[in-house]
Amino acid sequence: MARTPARRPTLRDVAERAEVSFKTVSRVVNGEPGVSGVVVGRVQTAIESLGYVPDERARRLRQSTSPATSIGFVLVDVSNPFFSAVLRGLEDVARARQCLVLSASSDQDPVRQDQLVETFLQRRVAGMVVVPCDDHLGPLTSEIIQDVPVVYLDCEPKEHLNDLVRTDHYAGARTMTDHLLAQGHRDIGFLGDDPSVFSAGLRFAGYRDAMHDAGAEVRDEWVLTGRHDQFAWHRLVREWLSNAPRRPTAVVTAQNFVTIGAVRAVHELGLARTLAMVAFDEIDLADVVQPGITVLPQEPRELGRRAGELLFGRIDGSVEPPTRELRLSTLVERGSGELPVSVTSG
Amino acid sequence: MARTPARRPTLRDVAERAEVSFKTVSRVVNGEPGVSGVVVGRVQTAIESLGYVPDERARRLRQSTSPATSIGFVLVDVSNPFFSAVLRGLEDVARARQCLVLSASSDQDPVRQDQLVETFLQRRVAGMVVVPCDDHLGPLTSEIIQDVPVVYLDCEPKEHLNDLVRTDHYAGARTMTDHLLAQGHRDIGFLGDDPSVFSAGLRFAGYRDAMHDAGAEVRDEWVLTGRHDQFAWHRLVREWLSNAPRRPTAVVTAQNFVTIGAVRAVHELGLARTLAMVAFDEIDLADVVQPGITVLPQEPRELGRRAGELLFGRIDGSVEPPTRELRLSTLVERGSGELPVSVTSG
DNA sequence: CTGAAAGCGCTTACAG
DNA sequence: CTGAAAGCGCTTACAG
Repeated sequence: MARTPARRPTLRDVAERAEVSFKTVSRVVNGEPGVSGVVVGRVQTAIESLGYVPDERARRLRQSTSPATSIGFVLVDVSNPFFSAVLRGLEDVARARQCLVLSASSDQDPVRQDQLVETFLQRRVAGMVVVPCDDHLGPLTSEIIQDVPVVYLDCEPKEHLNDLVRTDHYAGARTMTDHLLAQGHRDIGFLGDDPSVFSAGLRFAGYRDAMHDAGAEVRDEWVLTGRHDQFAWHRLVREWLSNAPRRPTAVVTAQNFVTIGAVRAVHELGLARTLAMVAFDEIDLADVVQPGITVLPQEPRELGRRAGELLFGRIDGSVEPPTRELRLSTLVERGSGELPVSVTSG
Repeated sequence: MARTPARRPTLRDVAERAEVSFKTVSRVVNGEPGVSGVVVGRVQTAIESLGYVPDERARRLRQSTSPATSIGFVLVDVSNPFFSAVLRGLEDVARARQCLVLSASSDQDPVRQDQLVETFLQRRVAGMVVVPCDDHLGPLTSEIIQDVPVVYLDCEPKEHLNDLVRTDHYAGARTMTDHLLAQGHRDIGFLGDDPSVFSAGLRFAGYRDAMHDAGAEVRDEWVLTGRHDQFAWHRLVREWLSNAPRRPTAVVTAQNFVTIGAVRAVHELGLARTLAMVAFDEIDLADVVQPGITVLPQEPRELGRRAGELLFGRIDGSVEPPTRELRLSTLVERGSGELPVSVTSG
């Protein structure tokens, strides 16, 4: 069973019904002056009875100097609360300018990322915010991006210059590791996303450098990385903690899904008061779990807002040198990061 | 400081560079046959050197019978993990059809919802998924929606018929309440979103009816509702539990933010093993908190997928009678919902 | 106050 | 295999 999709009414249909020229209808639709009250009324009646809705695409086609009507956002995965909060922040800024946000998930696939960038260009977005997977930038560095402004978020490609907003991943991870070192821990593990991902790489570097500077050893078997969801992390951490010939006394978890999986495993194994933990990203109920999880929160919504402000600055024509905005919140101590070195652990 | 936004290259620019007619360029861009290999190569070189990207809007303007290129999603708030997971499910389905999802948050404001519906119509989306705030439907019932298919998600307007996918809020809340009643609880409170919101209203009704059927009293002072974030819920529940002349022995929390705030308050006041709790929606770390939080999870990503499947079915021309798909997961018992009636509580 | 013409960047339908 | 014409639904620029 199928139905023929009816053609939507156009300016001409309305004009015919109202017995005026279609240019007059255009005037009424756009609230332009120079139409008598009687005619306005007649046109409006016709619009309503026909259910006329102007075609945005046709409208923008002829207009060259019109305000931005949509921006794009290439993120990693909307179902990750970090990114959905960023999206909300971006939406906040866009909404104030009557602008729509087109967003889609790359799943950290460079091919998909390229497709999305090109799709957004085809839609003629006024600009875009991109979370670049890695140093692969595809169309973002090529001729095709032209004068469409781009703001990088969360990740920062090596070679390419654009406005950038992100958390200071490196400093954050150092702070987290230093915090554990200050409690006397030397045997500190690291659990995080694949280091080939820019943000994850920096977080690992922060951990590693903090360890080196303190003269503490980074042992390969205490570094767990990869791209996993919270359930895979749970299994991974459980097996790791169960089978390790020697366990660290503390761990740094470098991302929200990692933390959720790790916390679950640690609690299952009854190690919650034995294995110290400091986590990147805020997590729901992190303060209710016993002990509370010490976290270095990010401010995702604020990141999204700032990215939006920078982007619209460019759209409005700013030619300032690229801004590089690194943000860092302060550590929230809740207990898990302040556990002393446990004798039973080593 | 400002810069003149450069005009993007068009088919004609490419044609000039490649020394062919613009129609030939169009053929190459669309991979149509009937162009000699030499010419194809020349055109492709010109496309790349100019950074030509076809204008999607212009393309669709003339095409009447082209596949869906975008669908709309009016949700309540992307930063709510429930909705962002739904969005991801919808994106999964849309992506397989090379289709973009335009989404925006209504914040449960009917005026904003109407604006979004109209904005999507202006963009000529092939269809949309809508979480209708309340019985206000605005353009959704009027002439202007025309033949643009709509699928309702999460909420279900009284009067208006469309495909619908949602959790069975009523049955879910009954199940939750019955579970507490089965443990011997009679004094059961309800904490939830404003009942004027469709889903919240149904959840309250499920609670109320379960109570009535069991001959248990619904006391006004044990019903807390309103539109709050998790922090406001935390304060509200803390004050309520602190000042209540008589506390219930159990509560039903009817939404994720409510639960997070309530759990925090309950733990702060040392009531976690005294006040039984069953919660709507899955929450991170709900299994790690002590006692674990008994929840009735939803399957947001699956809801999004199903909504997408129904929507594309309509877009493809289905004229079947509207589908009404209610889903219900089973209760996950973790401890908080299995606490016995506490003598210290009443 | 109102309208006829040209054009936005493309596709469709037709011609050579 | 290639191209000139007409048209998609609008806006701009000009005329009365």
